[in-house]
This record gives sequence, structure tokens and C-alpha cells, in this order.
Amino acid sequence: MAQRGSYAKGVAKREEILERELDVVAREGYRGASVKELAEAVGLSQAGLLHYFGTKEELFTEILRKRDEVDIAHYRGETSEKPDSDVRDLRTGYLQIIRHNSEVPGLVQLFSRMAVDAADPEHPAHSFFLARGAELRDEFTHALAHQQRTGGLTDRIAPGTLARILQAVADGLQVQWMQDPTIDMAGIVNALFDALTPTPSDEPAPAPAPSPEEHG
Amino acid sequence: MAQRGSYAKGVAKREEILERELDVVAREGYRGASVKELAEAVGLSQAGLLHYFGTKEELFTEILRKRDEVDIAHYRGETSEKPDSDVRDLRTGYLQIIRHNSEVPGLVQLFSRMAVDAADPEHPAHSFFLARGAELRDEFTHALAHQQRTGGLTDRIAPGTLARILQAVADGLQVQWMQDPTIDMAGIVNALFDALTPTPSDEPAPAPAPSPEEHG
DNA sequence: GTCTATACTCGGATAGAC
DNA sequence: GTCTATCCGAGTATAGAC
Repeated sequence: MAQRGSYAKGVAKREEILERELDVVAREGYRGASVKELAEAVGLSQAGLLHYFGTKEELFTEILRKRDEVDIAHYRGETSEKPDSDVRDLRTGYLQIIRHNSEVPGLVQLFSRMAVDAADPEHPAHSFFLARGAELRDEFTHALAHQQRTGGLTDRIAPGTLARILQAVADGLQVQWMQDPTIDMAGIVNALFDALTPTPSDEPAPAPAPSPEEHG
Repeated sequence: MAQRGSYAKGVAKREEILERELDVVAREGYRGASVKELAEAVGLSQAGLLHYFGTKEELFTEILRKRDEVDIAHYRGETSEKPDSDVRDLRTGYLQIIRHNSEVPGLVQLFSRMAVDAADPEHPAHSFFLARGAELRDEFTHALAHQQRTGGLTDRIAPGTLARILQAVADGLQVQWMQDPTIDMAGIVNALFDALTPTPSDEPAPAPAPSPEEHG
């Protein structure tokens, strides 16, 4: 993956910067932060930071990419090393990530903001979001199809469509959550999964979704 | 609703401006448009436009408010004047609006952008979005509860939770759609409704959701 | 490789004439 | 009520020293 044969050192530092940046944004939040702020947060000048990432948008895109990298490593490597991870409960993993997100508001802000801006085909992050979305839905589609075959999920909807819906719900809830941080994103998504589970004929009925509060 | 006893004329023109602005944004799109562009689009100078709306954010907020006003008038007044409009198929109305949205990309962009920015409690549009969301979900909650009593909707999820989910799906799909305008937002939402409809025992089975394409 | 300093652009806001 | 003109700040990008 080394961008060029030369300066592997630079790449290493780049990664190091990204990791710290990730931390900073996660904790201190992103309010349309400027390059200067991000730079100072990692002990560099604006120019110093832009030395590694040519442009602001590139920097932000790389932060998001790094975030995914870390998340995937964490929520895929940790739990189990079983090769059947594809089948392994996607629902649980998804809920874990969503729960985790509510602990890194800055990243949620950055992500949501970029997702909208990157709608413009000219935006540097455009293809990143396209690819990311497609990948996500692909995994989902497979896992959902499997769950349908297993009988753990209603088959009254195409898996690919449901994948898209789950992506949309998560993204949409993030915006609602940013506006009102008291809502329980994971609980809501969980309730949706429940609603789409065929009536448990043999299962001990996993408690018919108490569903988080009944806010208007 | 007249802001002040005086200058009702100004208010009238304000409304007129908003209506035209709405049209402009809807057609020509919003790419982080500047006040100047918006001004020229309605034949005013930047200063002239800001005479009516003190600030950029106020202007944008008012455009969104106007949009809602128009949409509500259109999708509630037109169809029927029946007082039981509360009960009248919410699903149909929602799908209509979603379908309509895909014809006004600029407004979708503006809305999505603002929704994210307005997450900041300091943002002028913060309370607008809070109130708007609450209202929307309220209506949904009632209508969904009714549908559950009627048996047109699964009762395996709390109506208030589902309301939130539907809001999230619509918002989230808009972002996906901006990135890839080929997806069929209404079709996807429709598929979700179908999946949440109790198995039709007597109904002529509304065709088990062919569900729009099976994109990865 | 990193800094300081600066150049440049954009866009929102305001003053003041008409 | 609307314009022209101007100001000002923010923020990115770059030049060039060290």
C-alpha cells in the first residue's frame, strides 16, 4: 500500500498524525474546524499539517478512512477469529458500532457533514463515500439474506433494499441524535430489527421490544 | 402572524421573495450558494436581499420553512378536505412527498446541509429543526398507532419509535440519493412499509413488494 | 520536514447615497 | 426600499527561511 517506493517514513508519520487527529476530533468535536485548529491539536502548524495532506478535504477524507480502518479492526478482529464471521451476528456488530458512535460525537459530525458535501461529484470525497456505502450494503445484503434463510428475519423485503434502509436509518438517526443527544440510537435500530423478526414460534420471545421511550 | 403592526407590505414582499427563492433553489440547486447568488436570482443585490432577512442563516431557514408551508398546503389541502385527514393514509402522503423531493434536488441539498449544521445549539435554525422533527413524528406516531389498531401495521414496534425510524430513513435516503440519484427513495420506503404490514390474510396481497432493483 | 509570514479569495455584513 | 461601495474576518494555500 506504500504510496511510493520512497519516503516510507513520511507515510508512517502520516498514519500517526491521523490516529491522533482521530482522537482529537472524537473528543473535542468538529464544528467546521479549520486546518489550523486540527494542526495545533497535533502539535503542528497549519503549513506543517498540509505538508502531509495536500488539502483540507483530503485531510478530512483520510481521517474518515482511518476511522473506518480502526473500527473494522476493532469490531471484526476482537470478537472472534472464526472464518464464518460473515454469518456471525451482523446485528450485534452493527449495534455495537452505533453504540460506540455515541461516544465520538465529533466524528459523527464530521461524517455527516462530509457525507452531504461529498454528494457533489466534484468533491474529493465523493468516490470514497460511494465505495464505502456500496461495501457496507454488500456485507449487509449477504448477512441479511443469510438471516432470512435461517428464519431470523422476515423475507417480506429484499435484502438489498433492507441493507439500504439500515444504512439510511443509521445515518438519519445520527442527525437526529446530534440535534438531541438524549435519544438512544442503538435502541431504536434494535427495535427495528425486532419488528422485522418473524414472530418467535419456538424462541423464548426476546421480550417484544420495550423500545426506548415514547418520545413524541 | 404579522411580525410588527407596521409594514405589512414588507412582509408580503418577503413572502414573495421566498416563493421565488424556493423555486430557484429547487431548480438550480444549492451548492453552498452565497447570498449574492440567491439575491441575483430574484433580481436583487446582496444588500437588498439582506434587507429582508437579517442574515444568511435566517434566509435559509425561512426558505425551508416556506418549503414546508407549501408542501403541507399542497399535500394536505389538495387530496381531500375530509376532517379525518389525520387517519387518511399517511403512507400515501409520505410517499408522495418523497417522490416530489426527487424533483427538487436543490431543496434536498439545502435541507440536508442545514440539518447537520443546525445540530449546533447555537445555530439559528436549531430550534426550527427540533420543532419540525417533533411535529413530524407526532403526526406519524398518531397515524401509525391508528394503523396498528386497524391491523394495517405490525404492532411489534412502538409507534413513536417507528416514527423516528421513518424520519431517519427518509433523511438518510436523501443523502444516498444525492450521492447516487438513480436510487428510488419512494420505492425503498414503500418496501419498508410492506415489510411491516402484517401478512395479508384477506387482502388480495398487494404484490409482495417487488422492491426496487437489487443493487449491491 | 517544519516553521513564519504572507498572499489571496470569498463571502457576509454595514454605511451611506439616492 | 434598494443600490453601490467598502470593510472586514476567516481560512486556505503557498513561498521561502531555517
